[in-house]
Amino acid sequence: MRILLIEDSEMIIKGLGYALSENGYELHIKSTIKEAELFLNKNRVDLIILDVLLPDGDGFSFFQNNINKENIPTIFLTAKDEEEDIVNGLMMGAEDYITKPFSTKELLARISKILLRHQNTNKIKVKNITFDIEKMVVYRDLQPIEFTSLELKLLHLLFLNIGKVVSRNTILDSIWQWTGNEVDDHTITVYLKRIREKLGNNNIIITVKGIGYRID
Amino acid sequence: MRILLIEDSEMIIKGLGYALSENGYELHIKSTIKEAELFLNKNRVDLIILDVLLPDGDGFSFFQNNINKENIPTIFLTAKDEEEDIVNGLMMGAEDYITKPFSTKELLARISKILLRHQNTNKIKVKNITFDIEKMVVYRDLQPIEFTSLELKLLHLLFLNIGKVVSRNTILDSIWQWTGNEVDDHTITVYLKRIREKLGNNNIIITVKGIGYRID
DNA sequence: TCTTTTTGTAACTTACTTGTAACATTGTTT
DNA sequence: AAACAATGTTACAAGTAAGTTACAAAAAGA
Repeated sequence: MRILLIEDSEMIIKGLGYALSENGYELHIKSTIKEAELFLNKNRVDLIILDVLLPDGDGFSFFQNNINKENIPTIFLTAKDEEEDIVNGLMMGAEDYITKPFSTKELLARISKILLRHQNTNKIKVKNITFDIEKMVVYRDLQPIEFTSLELKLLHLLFLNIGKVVSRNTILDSIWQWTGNEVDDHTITVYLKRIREKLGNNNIIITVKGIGYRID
Repeated sequence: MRILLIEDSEMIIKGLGYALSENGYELHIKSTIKEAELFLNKNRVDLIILDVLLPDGDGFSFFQNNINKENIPTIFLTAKDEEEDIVNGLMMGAEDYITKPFSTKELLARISKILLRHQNTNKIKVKNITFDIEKMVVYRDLQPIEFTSLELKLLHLLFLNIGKVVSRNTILDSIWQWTGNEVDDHTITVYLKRIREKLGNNNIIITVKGIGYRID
Protein backbone atom coordinates (compact mmCIF):
# COMPACT_ATOMS: atom_id res chain seq x y z
CA MET A 1 0.00 0.00 0.00
CA ARG A 2 1.37 3.36 -1.03
CA ILE A 3 1.00 6.37 1.20
CA LEU A 4 1.85 9.92 0.26
CA LEU A 5 2.80 12.14 3.19
CA ILE A 6 2.66 15.84 2.40
CA GLU A 7 4.39 17.55 5.29
CA ASP A 8 7.18 20.04 5.84
CA SER A 9 7.98 19.56 9.50
CA GLU A 10 11.18 17.59 9.79
CA MET A 11 10.19 16.20 13.14
CA ILE A 12 6.95 14.72 11.95
CA ILE A 13 8.51 13.39 8.78
CA LYS A 14 11.08 11.56 10.83
CA GLY A 15 8.63 10.11 13.30
CA LEU A 16 5.97 9.10 10.82
CA GLY A 17 8.42 8.09 8.17
CA TYR A 18 9.87 5.44 10.38
CA ALA A 19 6.57 4.19 11.75
CA LEU A 20 4.91 3.89 8.37
CA SER A 21 7.79 2.21 6.61
CA GLU A 22 8.15 -0.11 9.55
CA ASN A 23 4.57 -1.19 9.09
CA GLY A 24 4.99 -2.23 5.53
CA TYR A 25 3.68 0.82 3.75
CA GLU A 26 5.47 2.22 0.74
CA LEU A 27 5.93 5.80 1.84
CA HIS A 28 6.51 8.82 -0.35
CA ILE A 29 7.20 12.19 1.24
CA LYS A 30 6.70 15.58 -0.37
CA SER A 31 7.07 18.82 1.52
CA THR A 32 5.34 21.27 -0.79
CA ILE A 33 2.07 21.28 -2.67
CA LYS A 34 3.88 21.73 -5.95
CA GLU A 35 5.97 18.65 -5.42
CA ALA A 36 2.97 16.65 -4.32
CA GLU A 37 1.03 17.75 -7.38
CA LEU A 38 3.80 16.64 -9.70
CA PHE A 39 4.05 13.34 -7.93
CA LEU A 40 0.33 12.68 -8.06
CA ASN A 41 0.20 13.39 -11.75
CA LYS A 42 2.46 10.47 -12.37
CA ASN A 43 1.72 8.06 -9.57
CA ARG A 44 -1.15 6.25 -7.98
CA VAL A 45 -1.34 6.23 -4.18
CA ASP A 46 -3.75 4.52 -1.84
CA LEU A 47 -3.88 7.14 0.87
CA ILE A 48 -2.73 10.68 1.49
CA ILE A 49 -1.74 12.27 4.78
CA LEU A 50 -1.94 15.98 4.25
CA ASP A 51 -0.73 18.79 6.46
CA VAL A 52 -2.99 21.81 6.28
CA LEU A 53 -0.25 24.39 6.58
CA LEU A 54 2.38 24.07 3.89
CA PRO A 55 5.03 26.48 2.63
CA ASP A 56 3.35 27.13 -0.70
CA GLY A 57 -0.35 26.98 0.08
CA ASP A 58 -3.01 25.42 2.22
CA GLY A 59 -4.03 21.79 2.20
CA PHE A 60 -7.74 22.43 2.00
CA SER A 61 -7.75 23.96 -1.44
CA PHE A 62 -5.22 21.47 -2.70
CA PHE A 63 -7.50 18.73 -1.47
CA GLN A 64 -10.52 20.17 -3.19
CA ASN A 65 -8.82 20.94 -6.46
CA ASN A 66 -6.76 17.84 -6.91
CA ILE A 67 -7.31 15.01 -4.53
CA ASN A 68 -11.03 14.90 -4.09
CA LYS A 69 -11.64 14.54 -7.81
CA GLU A 70 -9.68 11.36 -7.84
CA ASN A 71 -11.32 10.14 -4.70
CA ILE A 72 -8.15 9.24 -2.86
CA PRO A 73 -8.80 8.78 0.87
CA THR A 74 -7.14 11.56 2.79
CA ILE A 75 -6.28 12.25 6.40
CA PHE A 76 -5.77 15.88 7.34
CA LEU A 77 -3.00 16.51 9.78
CA THR A 78 -2.59 19.82 11.48
CA ALA A 79 -1.65 21.82 14.49
CA LYS A 80 -4.71 23.94 14.14
CA ASP A 81 -7.31 22.38 16.30
CA GLU A 82 -9.92 25.00 15.84
CA GLU A 83 -13.16 23.21 15.47
CA GLU A 84 -14.20 25.03 12.33
CA ASP A 85 -11.22 23.58 10.54
CA ILE A 86 -11.98 20.08 11.63
CA VAL A 87 -15.58 20.36 10.60
CA ASN A 88 -14.58 21.85 7.26
CA GLY A 89 -12.07 19.14 6.60
CA LEU A 90 -14.48 16.36 7.35
CA MET A 91 -17.34 17.91 5.45
CA MET A 92 -15.10 18.44 2.48
CA GLY A 93 -14.78 14.71 2.17
CA ALA A 94 -11.65 13.91 4.13
CA GLU A 95 -11.62 10.46 5.63
CA ASP A 96 -10.24 11.62 8.96
CA TYR A 97 -8.73 14.60 10.70
CA ILE A 98 -5.99 14.37 13.27
CA THR A 99 -4.50 17.18 15.28
CA LYS A 100 -0.93 17.48 16.50
CA PRO A 101 0.32 16.28 18.81
CA PHE A 102 -1.02 12.87 17.93
CA SER A 103 -0.30 9.32 18.85
CA THR A 104 1.51 7.40 16.15
CA LYS A 105 -0.26 4.21 17.02
CA GLU A 106 -3.61 5.90 16.77
CA LEU A 107 -2.72 7.24 13.37
CA LEU A 108 -1.65 3.78 12.28
CA ALA A 109 -4.92 2.34 13.49
CA ARG A 110 -6.90 4.95 11.63
CA ILE A 111 -4.87 4.42 8.48
CA SER A 112 -5.42 0.71 8.48
CA LYS A 113 -9.11 1.23 9.05
CA ILE A 114 -9.39 3.58 6.12
CA LEU A 115 -7.39 1.35 3.82
CA LEU A 116 -9.58 -1.57 4.77
CA ARG A 117 -12.61 0.43 3.83
CA HIS A 118 -11.21 1.45 0.48
CA GLN A 119 -9.44 -1.70 -0.51
CA ASN A 120 -11.69 -2.54 -3.40
CA THR A 121 -10.56 0.15 -5.74
CA ASN A 122 -8.85 -1.53 -8.60
CA LYS A 123 -7.24 1.26 -10.51
CA ILE A 124 -3.92 1.43 -12.28
CA LYS A 125 -2.50 4.84 -12.99
CA VAL A 126 0.36 5.66 -15.33
CA LYS A 127 1.12 9.27 -16.03
CA ASN A 128 -2.23 10.91 -16.72
CA ILE A 129 -3.94 7.66 -17.72
CA THR A 130 -5.99 5.65 -15.24
CA PHE A 131 -7.29 2.18 -16.02
CA ASP A 132 -10.18 1.14 -13.83
CA ILE A 133 -10.15 -2.61 -14.08
CA GLU A 134 -13.49 -3.19 -12.42
CA LYS A 135 -15.39 -0.68 -14.44
CA MET A 136 -13.28 -1.41 -17.49
CA VAL A 137 -13.00 2.28 -18.16
CA VAL A 138 -9.90 4.24 -19.01
CA TYR A 139 -9.53 7.86 -18.04
CA ARG A 140 -7.26 10.46 -19.59
CA ASP A 141 -6.70 13.01 -16.88
CA LEU A 142 -10.22 12.66 -15.50
CA GLN A 143 -12.12 12.22 -18.77
CA PRO A 144 -13.21 8.75 -19.77
CA ILE A 145 -11.87 7.61 -23.14
CA GLU A 146 -14.05 5.77 -25.62
CA PHE A 147 -12.41 2.57 -26.75
CA THR A 148 -13.73 -0.11 -29.01
CA SER A 149 -13.99 -3.62 -27.68
CA LEU A 150 -10.71 -4.91 -29.06
CA GLU A 151 -8.77 -1.74 -28.37
CA LEU A 152 -9.84 -1.96 -24.75
CA LYS A 153 -8.90 -5.62 -24.49
CA LEU A 154 -5.48 -4.93 -25.93
CA LEU A 155 -4.83 -2.02 -23.61
CA HIS A 156 -6.14 -4.10 -20.71
CA LEU A 157 -3.60 -6.76 -21.52
CA LEU A 158 -0.79 -4.24 -21.47
CA PHE A 159 -1.93 -2.77 -18.16
CA LEU A 160 -2.25 -6.19 -16.56
CA ASN A 161 1.35 -6.84 -17.53
CA ILE A 162 2.57 -3.49 -16.44
CA GLY A 163 6.36 -3.26 -16.40
CA LYS A 164 6.71 -6.32 -18.62
CA VAL A 165 7.05 -6.56 -22.36
CA VAL A 166 4.10 -8.20 -24.05
CA SER A 167 5.09 -9.89 -27.28
CA ARG A 168 3.16 -9.55 -30.47
CA ASN A 169 2.45 -13.24 -30.33
CA THR A 170 1.01 -13.01 -26.86
CA ILE A 171 -1.20 -10.23 -28.08
CA LEU A 172 -2.37 -12.23 -31.04
CA ASP A 173 -3.10 -15.18 -28.82
CA SER A 174 -4.93 -13.25 -26.14
CA ILE A 175 -6.98 -10.97 -28.29
CA TRP A 176 -7.49 -12.66 -31.61
CA GLN A 177 -7.51 -16.28 -30.58
CA TRP A 178 -11.21 -16.31 -29.95
CA THR A 179 -12.41 -14.20 -32.79
CA GLY A 180 -11.78 -17.07 -35.17
CA ASN A 181 -10.03 -14.84 -37.66
CA GLU A 182 -6.47 -15.44 -38.62
CA VAL A 183 -5.17 -11.95 -38.36
CA ASP A 184 -2.41 -10.14 -40.14
CA ASP A 185 0.50 -9.17 -37.94
CA HIS A 186 0.19 -5.55 -39.06
CA THR A 187 -3.22 -5.35 -37.48
CA ILE A 188 -1.60 -5.02 -34.08
CA THR A 189 0.39 -2.06 -35.30
CA VAL A 190 -2.73 -0.35 -36.49
CA TYR A 191 -4.46 -0.97 -33.19
CA LEU A 192 -1.53 0.43 -31.28
CA LYS A 193 -1.69 3.54 -33.39
CA ARG A 194 -5.37 3.99 -32.61
CA ILE A 195 -4.94 3.35 -28.93
CA ARG A 196 -1.97 5.70 -28.65
CA GLU A 197 -3.92 8.42 -30.37
CA LYS A 198 -6.80 8.10 -27.91
CA LEU A 199 -4.37 8.10 -25.01
CA GLY A 200 -3.11 11.45 -26.25
CA ASN A 201 0.15 10.37 -27.88
CA ASN A 202 1.94 10.60 -24.59
CA ASN A 203 4.55 7.91 -24.60
CA ILE A 204 2.76 5.46 -22.35
CA ILE A 205 2.98 2.46 -24.62
CA ILE A 206 6.62 1.80 -25.32
CA THR A 207 7.76 -0.12 -28.35
CA VAL A 208 10.42 -2.74 -27.70
CA LYS A 209 11.58 -3.35 -31.19
CA GLY A 210 11.64 -6.91 -32.32
CA ILE A 211 9.90 -8.06 -29.17
CA GLY A 212 6.70 -6.29 -28.35
CA TYR A 213 5.15 -3.50 -26.32
CA ARG A 214 5.28 -2.39 -22.73
CA ILE A 215 3.74 0.02 -20.23
CA ASP A 216 5.72 1.14 -17.20
CA MET B 1 -31.80 9.05 12.08
CA ARG B 2 -31.78 7.46 15.50
CA ILE B 3 -28.79 7.76 17.76
CA LEU B 4 -28.29 5.93 21.03
CA LEU B 5 -26.10 7.72 23.52
CA ILE B 6 -24.81 5.49 26.29
CA GLU B 7 -23.34 7.81 28.86
CA ASP B 8 -23.64 8.49 32.57
CA SER B 9 -22.09 11.92 32.92
CA GLU B 10 -24.87 14.45 33.36
CA MET B 11 -22.78 17.21 31.87
CA ILE B 12 -22.12 15.42 28.63
CA ILE B 13 -25.69 14.21 28.35
CA LYS B 14 -26.89 17.76 28.61
CA GLY B 15 -24.44 19.18 26.10
CA LEU B 16 -24.72 16.44 23.53
CA GLY B 17 -28.39 15.92 24.09
CA TYR B 18 -29.16 19.43 23.09
CA ALA B 19 -26.78 19.52 20.12
CA LEU B 20 -27.97 16.23 18.65
CA SER B 21 -31.67 16.91 19.03
CA GLU B 22 -31.13 20.34 17.61
CA ASN B 23 -29.62 18.81 14.50
CA GLY B 24 -32.58 16.64 13.73
CA TYR B 25 -31.45 13.35 15.20
CA GLU B 26 -33.82 11.21 17.21
CA LEU B 27 -31.80 10.80 20.38
CA HIS B 28 -32.15 8.06 23.00
CA ILE B 29 -30.10 8.21 26.17
CA LYS B 30 -29.23 5.29 28.43
CA SER B 31 -26.82 5.58 31.29
CA THR B 32 -26.05 1.94 32.02
CA ILE B 33 -25.12 -1.05 29.92
CA LYS B 34 -28.10 -2.96 31.20
CA GLU B 35 -30.52 -0.30 30.09
CA ALA B 36 -28.80 0.01 26.74
CA GLU B 37 -28.98 -3.72 26.23
CA LEU B 38 -32.70 -3.82 26.91
CA PHE B 39 -33.26 -0.92 24.60
CA LEU B 40 -31.27 -2.43 21.76
CA ASN B 41 -33.20 -5.66 22.01
CA LYS B 42 -36.36 -3.86 21.12
CA ASN B 43 -35.20 -1.00 18.93
CA ARG B 44 -33.19 -0.36 15.84
CA VAL B 45 -30.72 2.54 15.91
CA ASP B 46 -28.51 3.97 13.22
CA LEU B 47 -25.55 4.92 15.36
CA ILE B 48 -24.28 4.46 18.89
CA ILE B 49 -22.15 6.82 20.93
CA LEU B 50 -20.64 4.76 23.69
CA ASP B 51 -18.78 5.86 26.77
CA VAL B 52 -16.07 3.41 27.73
CA LEU B 53 -16.47 3.83 31.48
CA LEU B 54 -19.96 3.04 32.67
CA PRO B 55 -21.34 2.27 36.13
CA ASP B 56 -22.04 -1.39 35.42
CA GLY B 57 -19.25 -2.40 33.07
CA ASP B 58 -16.93 -1.29 30.33
CA GLY B 59 -17.91 -0.23 26.86
CA PHE B 60 -15.38 -2.39 25.04
CA SER B 61 -16.80 -5.71 26.06
CA PHE B 62 -20.34 -4.48 25.61
CA PHE B 63 -19.38 -3.43 22.11
CA GLN B 64 -17.88 -6.77 21.27
CA ASN B 65 -20.66 -8.85 22.76
CA ASN B 66 -23.66 -6.94 21.59
CA ILE B 67 -23.11 -4.17 19.14
CA ASN B 68 -20.52 -5.48 16.76
CA LYS B 69 -22.60 -8.50 15.88
CA GLU B 70 -25.33 -6.26 14.63
CA ASN B 71 -22.86 -4.09 12.81
CA ILE B 72 -24.17 -0.82 14.16
CA PRO B 73 -21.67 1.98 13.62
CA THR B 74 -20.25 3.09 16.94
CA ILE B 75 -18.25 6.01 18.22
CA PHE B 76 -16.33 5.45 21.43
CA LEU B 77 -16.30 8.37 23.77
CA THR B 78 -14.01 8.47 26.73
CA ALA B 79 -11.79 10.38 29.06
CA LYS B 80 -9.09 7.79 28.78
CA ASP B 81 -6.81 8.94 26.06
CA GLU B 82 -4.22 6.29 26.45
CA GLU B 83 -3.23 5.30 23.01
CA GLU B 84 -3.66 1.60 23.61
CA ASP B 85 -7.33 2.20 24.25
CA ILE B 86 -7.79 4.18 21.09
CA VAL B 87 -6.03 1.60 19.00
CA ASN B 88 -8.03 -1.18 20.61
CA GLY B 89 -11.27 0.60 20.02
CA LEU B 90 -10.58 1.22 16.37
CA MET B 91 -9.24 -2.24 15.72
CA MET B 92 -12.24 -3.74 17.39
CA GLY B 93 -14.35 -2.25 14.65
CA ALA B 94 -15.47 1.06 16.06
CA GLU B 95 -16.13 3.68 13.45
CA ASP B 96 -14.42 6.43 15.41
CA TYR B 97 -12.95 7.25 18.77
CA ILE B 98 -13.19 10.61 20.45
CA THR B 99 -11.62 11.69 23.69
CA LYS B 100 -13.01 14.16 26.19
CA PRO B 101 -12.91 17.05 26.14
CA PHE B 102 -14.16 17.18 22.60
CA SER B 103 -15.66 19.73 20.27
CA THR B 104 -19.38 19.27 19.77
CA LYS B 105 -19.17 20.46 16.20
CA GLU B 106 -16.43 18.01 15.43
CA LEU B 107 -18.49 15.21 16.87
CA LEU B 108 -21.45 16.28 14.77
CA ALA B 109 -19.29 16.32 11.65
CA ARG B 110 -17.97 12.86 12.38
CA ILE B 111 -21.44 11.55 13.08
CA SER B 112 -22.82 12.84 9.83
CA LYS B 113 -19.90 11.38 7.95
CA ILE B 114 -20.43 7.97 9.46
CA LEU B 115 -24.15 8.02 8.83
CA LEU B 116 -23.53 9.01 5.25
CA ARG B 117 -21.25 6.07 4.84
CA HIS B 118 -23.70 3.57 6.27
CA GLN B 119 -26.95 4.76 4.85
CA ASN B 120 -27.04 2.60 1.74
CA THR B 121 -26.95 -0.85 3.17
CA ASN B 122 -30.28 -2.12 1.96
CA LYS B 123 -31.11 0.54 -0.55
CA ILE B 124 -28.94 1.46 -3.46
CA LYS B 125 -29.58 4.75 -5.10
CA VAL B 126 -28.23 5.84 -8.47
CA LYS B 127 -29.48 9.06 -9.94
CA ASN B 128 -33.24 8.97 -9.51
CA ILE B 129 -33.45 5.19 -9.27
CA THR B 130 -33.53 3.42 -5.91
CA PHE B 131 -33.18 -0.32 -5.62
CA ASP B 132 -34.49 -1.65 -2.32
CA ILE B 133 -32.70 -4.96 -2.00
CA GLU B 134 -34.71 -6.21 0.94
CA LYS B 135 -38.09 -5.51 -0.56
CA MET B 136 -36.83 -6.19 -4.08
CA VAL B 137 -38.60 -3.11 -5.30
CA VAL B 138 -37.21 -0.48 -7.62
CA TYR B 139 -38.32 3.11 -7.45
CA ARG B 140 -38.08 5.76 -10.08
CA ASP B 141 -38.04 9.01 -8.19
CA LEU B 142 -40.48 7.77 -5.55
CA GLN B 143 -42.76 5.70 -7.76
CA PRO B 144 -42.31 1.92 -7.72
CA ILE B 145 -41.59 0.43 -11.13
CA GLU B 146 -43.28 -2.78 -12.28
CA PHE B 147 -40.72 -5.29 -13.47
CA THR B 148 -41.19 -8.82 -14.60
CA SER B 149 -39.36 -11.54 -12.73
CA LEU B 150 -36.42 -11.85 -15.11
CA GLU B 151 -36.09 -8.16 -15.69
CA LEU B 152 -35.81 -7.65 -11.95
CA LYS B 153 -33.22 -10.39 -11.58
CA LEU B 154 -31.11 -8.87 -14.29
CA LEU B 155 -31.31 -5.40 -12.83
CA HIS B 156 -30.61 -6.85 -9.39
CA LEU B 157 -27.47 -8.45 -10.70
CA LEU B 158 -26.26 -5.15 -12.10
CA PHE B 159 -27.00 -3.31 -8.87
CA LEU B 160 -25.23 -5.92 -6.76
CA ASN B 161 -22.16 -5.40 -8.90
CA ILE B 162 -22.41 -1.68 -8.85
CA GLY B 163 -19.28 -0.05 -10.23
CA LYS B 164 -18.17 -3.24 -11.95
CA VAL B 165 -18.75 -4.49 -15.44
CA VAL B 166 -20.99 -7.53 -15.66
CA SER B 167 -20.24 -9.55 -18.75
CA ARG B 168 -22.91 -10.93 -21.03
CA ASN B 169 -21.75 -14.39 -20.10
CA THR B 170 -22.13 -13.74 -16.42
CA ILE B 171 -25.61 -12.48 -17.10
CA LEU B 172 -26.50 -15.59 -19.06
CA ASP B 173 -25.13 -17.79 -16.32
CA SER B 174 -26.80 -15.99 -13.46
CA ILE B 175 -30.20 -15.43 -14.99
CA TRP B 176 -30.78 -18.13 -17.56
CA GLN B 177 -28.78 -20.99 -16.15
CA TRP B 178 -31.65 -22.29 -14.12
CA THR B 179 -34.47 -21.78 -16.53
CA GLY B 180 -33.23 -24.73 -18.55
CA ASN B 181 -33.53 -22.83 -21.80
CA GLU B 182 -30.57 -22.24 -23.98
CA VAL B 183 -31.05 -18.60 -24.68
CA ASP B 184 -30.08 -16.48 -27.63
CA ASP B 185 -27.48 -13.85 -26.88
CA HIS B 186 -29.73 -11.17 -28.32
CA THR B 187 -32.24 -11.87 -25.61
CA ILE B 188 -30.08 -9.92 -23.20
CA THR B 189 -30.14 -6.96 -25.52
CA VAL B 190 -33.89 -7.04 -25.64
CA TYR B 191 -34.15 -7.25 -21.87
CA LEU B 192 -31.80 -4.33 -21.47
CA LYS B 193 -33.96 -2.31 -23.81
CA ARG B 194 -37.07 -3.10 -21.75
CA ILE B 195 -35.39 -2.37 -18.45
CA ARG B 196 -33.89 0.87 -19.68
CA GLU B 197 -37.25 2.00 -20.93
CA LYS B 198 -38.87 1.37 -17.55
CA LEU B 199 -36.03 3.17 -15.81
CA GLY B 200 -36.85 6.18 -17.94
CA ASN B 201 -34.05 5.99 -20.50
CA ASN B 202 -31.76 7.86 -18.18
CA ASN B 203 -28.29 6.54 -18.77
CA ILE B 204 -28.04 4.40 -15.68
CA ILE B 205 -27.07 1.18 -17.39
CA ILE B 206 -23.87 1.77 -19.29
CA THR B 207 -22.79 -0.40 -22.18
CA VAL B 208 -19.18 -1.47 -22.19
CA LYS B 209 -18.85 -2.56 -25.76
CA GLY B 210 -17.65 -6.05 -26.32
CA ILE B 211 -17.64 -6.76 -22.61
CA GLY B 212 -20.90 -6.16 -20.87
CA TYR B 213 -22.96 -3.72 -18.88
CA ARG B 214 -22.42 -1.64 -15.78
CA ILE B 215 -24.11 0.66 -13.31
CA ASP B 216 -22.06 3.27 -11.47
C1' DT C 1 -61.49 -22.04 -21.13
C1' DC C 2 -60.25 -17.42 -22.14
C1' DT C 3 -57.49 -13.39 -21.17
C1' DT C 4 -53.43 -11.19 -19.86
C1' DT C 5 -48.72 -11.03 -19.05
C1' DT C 6 -44.25 -12.73 -19.70
C1' DT C 7 -40.78 -14.50 -22.46
C1' DG C 8 -37.89 -15.54 -26.43
C1' DT C 9 -37.09 -15.06 -31.39
C1' DA C 10 -36.72 -12.91 -35.80
C1' DA C 11 -36.14 -9.16 -38.84
C1' DC C 12 -34.51 -4.84 -39.37
C1' DT C 13 -31.60 -0.55 -38.54
C1' DT C 14 -27.70 2.03 -37.43
C1' DA C 15 -23.50 3.41 -36.35
C1' DC C 16 -19.41 1.86 -35.33
C1' DT C 17 -15.78 -1.60 -35.51
C1' DT C 18 -12.57 -4.10 -37.84
C1' DG C 19 -8.93 -5.78 -40.94
C1' DT C 20 -6.29 -4.88 -44.99
C1' DA C 21 -3.68 -2.58 -48.38
C1' DA C 22 -0.58 0.85 -49.71
C1' DC C 23 2.71 3.90 -48.37
C1' DA C 24 5.92 6.37 -44.91
C1' DT C 25 9.16 6.34 -41.37
C1' DT C 26 12.45 4.61 -38.32
C1' DG C 27 16.04 1.61 -36.92
C1' DT C 28 19.50 -2.13 -37.82
C1' DT C 29 22.75 -4.76 -40.32
C1' DT C 30 26.12 -5.40 -43.78
C1' DA D 1 25.62 4.49 -47.35
C1' DA D 2 22.64 0.99 -49.07
C1' DA D 3 19.55 -2.49 -48.20
C1' DC D 4 16.56 -4.58 -45.33
C1' DA D 5 13.38 -5.27 -41.59
C1' DA D 6 10.25 -3.60 -38.33
C1' DT D 7 7.05 -0.43 -37.05
C1' DG D 8 4.10 3.81 -37.89
C1' DT D 9 0.46 6.20 -40.63
C1' DT D 10 -3.53 6.81 -43.46
C1' DA D 11 -7.71 5.69 -45.82
C1' DC D 12 -11.39 2.70 -46.92
C1' DA D 13 -14.77 -1.26 -47.67
C1' DA D 14 -16.85 -5.07 -45.47
C1' DG D 15 -18.46 -6.86 -41.34
C1' DT D 16 -20.60 -6.83 -36.85
C1' DA D 17 -22.46 -5.81 -32.32
C1' DA D 18 -25.88 -3.57 -30.07
C1' DG D 19 -30.33 -1.06 -30.33
C1' DT D 20 -35.02 -1.28 -31.90
C1' DT D 21 -39.50 -3.00 -33.17
C1' DA D 22 -42.91 -6.38 -33.77
C1' DC D 23 -44.81 -10.70 -32.98
C1' DA D 24 -45.77 -15.56 -31.56
C1' DA D 25 -45.22 -19.09 -28.06
C1' DA D 26 -45.48 -20.08 -23.27
C1' DA D 27 -46.91 -19.26 -18.73
C1' DA D 28 -49.76 -17.34 -15.33
C1' DG D 29 -54.27 -15.70 -13.79
C1' DA D 30 -59.09 -15.32 -13.96
